[in-house]
Amino acid sequence: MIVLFVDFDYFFAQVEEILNPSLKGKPVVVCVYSGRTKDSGAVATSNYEARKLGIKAGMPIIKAKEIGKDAIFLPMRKEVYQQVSRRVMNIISGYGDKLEIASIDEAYLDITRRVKDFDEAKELARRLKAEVLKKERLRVTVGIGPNKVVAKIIADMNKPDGLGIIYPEEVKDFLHNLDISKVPGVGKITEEILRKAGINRLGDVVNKSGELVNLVGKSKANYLLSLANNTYHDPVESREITHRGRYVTLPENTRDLNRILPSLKRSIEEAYSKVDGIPMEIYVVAIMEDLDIMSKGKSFKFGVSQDRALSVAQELLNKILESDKRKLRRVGVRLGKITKSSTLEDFLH
DNA sequence: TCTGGGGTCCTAGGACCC
DNA sequence: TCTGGGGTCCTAGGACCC
Repeated sequence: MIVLFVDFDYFFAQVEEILNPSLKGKPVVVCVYSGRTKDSGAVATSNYEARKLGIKAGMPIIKAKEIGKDAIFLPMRKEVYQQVSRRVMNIISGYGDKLEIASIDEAYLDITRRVKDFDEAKELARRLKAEVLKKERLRVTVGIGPNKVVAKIIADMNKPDGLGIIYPEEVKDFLHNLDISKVPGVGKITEEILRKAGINRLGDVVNKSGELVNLVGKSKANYLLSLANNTYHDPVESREITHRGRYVTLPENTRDLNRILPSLKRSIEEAYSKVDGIPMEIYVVAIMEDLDIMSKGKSFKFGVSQDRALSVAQELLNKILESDKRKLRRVGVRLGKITKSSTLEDFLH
């Protein structure tokens, strides 16, 4: 298998640069404003000039402004980036047989049948990068490997505007010596668990295979072991979005239904406008004042109309408020099991 | 410093059934 | 006093990713 992973460099900020070239060379910060106060919200992404100053994704806007007074702060324009993303994905898809879109700015491509070896794969990647640059003026980083995970890791190590490749004969050493924090799926919590058990490199899991399930659970243990033993062969497969959510920050932290319901209603309307079909699962998601996340949901044997969803969501919200004393900071709704039709009316007839 | 708004997959207990 | 062995579905929450 030969897999190519494509990562769009600092995507949202790069699109803003493309649309307004005078931004190039300056620190650019794309922000999600929550609307609470003038500068409340968080950084979605920043270009490399801003990263040099220390402005990174997830950082509060207030703090980013402190450390980068002269940086350019722009509001996120998701629809614009989504359109660019669709066009770029379309170009990429022409270079392989299967495209797996992992997010708005990442995709895996199976090129096994398009090239005879890894050197040809490298040539193909160069052409892909050149076409994306020429047609969309967008710079991307490409990783090439014998499976999805290796391709992603080597892309991460070659950002920005890079091309990284791991040849089949290099894979075993590469994976064995890889620091566990570099493995996709190993976050802060798993990293700490593994380090405490003396596992610092991916190769270390092989000797600890007995205790691994107890440390990280069956599925993550199998995942890490298959990687380390180089038997990981997850196929590149196109994916459908399974859930659609919409969440909004409340004007202030509260438990007052009169202040929560308008936001909940808006979330439902906007979530429904995003789905092509009718959901059979409704969840209310509440982010509490301390940013802890709670959710209550309900699934149905039939599709739930938007009107019905509003009353279902109110019941679920009440359950949350009954089961917890904290104030809510954000609230939203998540729709799942989206089918084409089949509402309650269809179900009864 | 005071914290957006999306997503995915997995776990675990209880209900329920054979 | 001892009381099987599965299986699936539902629900809530955890960890991770961008």
